[in-house]
Amino acid sequence: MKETVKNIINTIYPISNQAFGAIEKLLKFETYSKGDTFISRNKRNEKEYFALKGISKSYLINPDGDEITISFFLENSILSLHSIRTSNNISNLYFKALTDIELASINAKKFEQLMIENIEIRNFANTVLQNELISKVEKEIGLASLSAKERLIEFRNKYRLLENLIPHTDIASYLGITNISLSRLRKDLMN
Amino acid sequence: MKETVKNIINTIYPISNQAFGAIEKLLKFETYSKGDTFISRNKRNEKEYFALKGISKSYLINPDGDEITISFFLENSILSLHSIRTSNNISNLYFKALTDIELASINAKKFEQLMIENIEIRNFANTVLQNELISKVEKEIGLASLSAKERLIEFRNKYRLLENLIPHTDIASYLGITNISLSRLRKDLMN
DNA sequence: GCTTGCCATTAACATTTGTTAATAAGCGGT
DNA sequence: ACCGCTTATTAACAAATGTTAATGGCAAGC
Repeated sequence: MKETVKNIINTIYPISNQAFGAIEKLLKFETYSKGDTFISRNKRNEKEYFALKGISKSYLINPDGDEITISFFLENSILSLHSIRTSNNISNLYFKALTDIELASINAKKFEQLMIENIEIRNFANTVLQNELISKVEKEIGLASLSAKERLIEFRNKYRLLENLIPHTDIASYLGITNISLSRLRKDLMN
Repeated sequence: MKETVKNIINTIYPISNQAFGAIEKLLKFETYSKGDTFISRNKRNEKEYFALKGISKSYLINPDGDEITISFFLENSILSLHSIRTSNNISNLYFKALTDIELASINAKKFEQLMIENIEIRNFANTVLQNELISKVEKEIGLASLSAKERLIEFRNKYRLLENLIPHTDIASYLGITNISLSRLRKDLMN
């Protein structure tokens, strides 16, 4: 499991074994079942997470009570950074397991300290931050300037297998359309 | 002008005079004319900015050649953080002056060093980061779950005076609609 | 004062997307 | 294997938004 974390990090920004050692010592492991909301909006959260197994999403609930998907998180990736998803250690988003999942976690405060002390870890974290922000801007552009059909095509390129693994309702709200529209577009794109 | 920068900072996250002194020493001042693109995508940029006067926008250009507005920046605020808008000191976005503008700037590398050395400045910067990210998520939610009319109403609440100061084309692309649709919604909301 | 160019509005029509409701299909638990 | 629940599809219609094109207003420069 620790090896998996190391691979995740090195895929994003390779760091030395010494630098990884400092992280490794702080790792904890957690599992959740499909459907579990493991981070709640307005609740305390003080962790950084590595996604080892399974699929999860971040989401919000709109005034109608519907879940609006913000992002998906696949295996072998970093869950949205603590600094991006919390304010004063209070979560701004919900996170839910869409399948059974395994996470590695690390105390965010301690991780921040590692960033300050160690330039490799700082560079790694900044790379993660960059990637996440670029992804957000890309999604923003998509929502602002593409048709729903084009957004679905982009989604398929970015998350090749997801469409067959998770409820379409989650995908539809991510794309900013209803699940009925998604169904129509799927049919349309079959030809 | 330096006093204005101090006020901007203190409105976001109050810092001591000593902490501000470290920033103050590094400030430079710049002015641009209405229509100037002062940061270009794929070009080098190594600065943090304070917006002292005037209005600007960040944008991208889509495959059709249209400018898509990402964000607006008002007087007495922080321009999008360097860490959010660049990768390896290369800008991911264009920035354009929508009126004549005055900016204060500071070298991003030096500012990052101040963040590492000084917890007040780090807290200030993290607050700015938080605010910007929350704003991005809010916009994302809006695009994904509100109608164009509702988005216009939200826009008017967030940027009260902007609608009468800048071209509607810029607002329309920010809202993810055509300027014709914007015109229709404006008429509709008059009743 | 006139012209030029840019931008906002309006109209007419086409297309996309939403809404409601009925049906079908898949899936988990017993 | 069956039942019951959730989710996906389809249809019919309504509403929202896009497209193209024509019109009008307004400000900058001559």
